Amino acid sequence: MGKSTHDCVASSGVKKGPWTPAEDQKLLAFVQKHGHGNWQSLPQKAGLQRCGKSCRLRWRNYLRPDIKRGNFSLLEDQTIIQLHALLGNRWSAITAHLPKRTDNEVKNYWHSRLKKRLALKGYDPVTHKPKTTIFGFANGSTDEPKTGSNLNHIAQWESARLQAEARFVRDSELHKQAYHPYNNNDISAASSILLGHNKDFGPTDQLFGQNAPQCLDILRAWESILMSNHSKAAGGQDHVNSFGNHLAGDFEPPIISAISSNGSLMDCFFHEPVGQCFDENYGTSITEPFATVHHKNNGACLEDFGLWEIIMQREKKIV
DNA sequence: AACATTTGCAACCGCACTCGG
DNA sequence: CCCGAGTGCGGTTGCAAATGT
Repeated sequence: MGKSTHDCVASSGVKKGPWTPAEDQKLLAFVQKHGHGNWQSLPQKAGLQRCGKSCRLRWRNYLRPDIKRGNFSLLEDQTIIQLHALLGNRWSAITAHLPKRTDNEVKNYWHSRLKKRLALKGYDPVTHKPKTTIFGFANGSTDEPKTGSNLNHIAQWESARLQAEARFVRDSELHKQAYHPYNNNDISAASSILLGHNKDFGPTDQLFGQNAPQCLDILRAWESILMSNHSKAAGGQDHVNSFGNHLAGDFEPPIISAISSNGSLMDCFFHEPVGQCFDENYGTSITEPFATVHHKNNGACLEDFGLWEIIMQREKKIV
């Protein structure tokens, strides 16, 4: 398939390869003045010897004013690893959680750095699980092979994850149809707003009024839980890098429940074992499960984690 | 210093999807 | 329902810079 008639290869006289500063300036000036509108017709209007697709890509990945460039922070590293474990190579979805980063940049960063880092630590960058032999032993470790109950447990996790993801997709679609305050071309921005990342748009309550979608930023939620748990265990210290050391030995995915102020219970979904985060100080790695918390009755995600009381349970015992 | 190899990243390619006529 | 235009997205490529021999 494909639309080869719209590809740069089919157009005669179009320039390819790296963009010059003069070309950048032309594109930037045109978009700032007129907006991009139709990318196909833009090059001619802007006086560029490029195809529309190339212009769009250049704008999207380089010239947009709201792009952050430079080194990735530790938190961004963790976010990418965790989301990659949950979402796979869905770079646009991952980038929606990384304000001002482009999917191309995140993708490149994964392939050039993070993937290798995971491999060095003995984790499969695809599955995010320790590399195992056909007998189920982790390479170079003394871990026991997976028992029947372990496999069953993993199957339950995976089932719950798939349910949660399906619901998340469904809810996203419903919300998009119901509110559609954004251009369809800017799903990233929409996601950022829903997740409260984009300060430029103000609180979601202001944006949506009474109809605000309930959506939980799973990363923030999980960090909150880890913070809370770790603070109790480590005398209130909450340095992010110390999580790994604390949790590496005996960490088990907690069961999370969320209850509202009026006492209604949320359904809870988990994904285990997903993100591997590296403790730069101690060279250890930890496994962090994801929790996607949905309203028991309407399936909506929690929007503001701070509004809800989170109960941590481990082995069915509230801590 | 010269050459080979590796790395990082911008840009390209082509498939899939949405939407309007 | 079909088709074509336009766009989104993920995989891949190509090249300059960095590093190794």
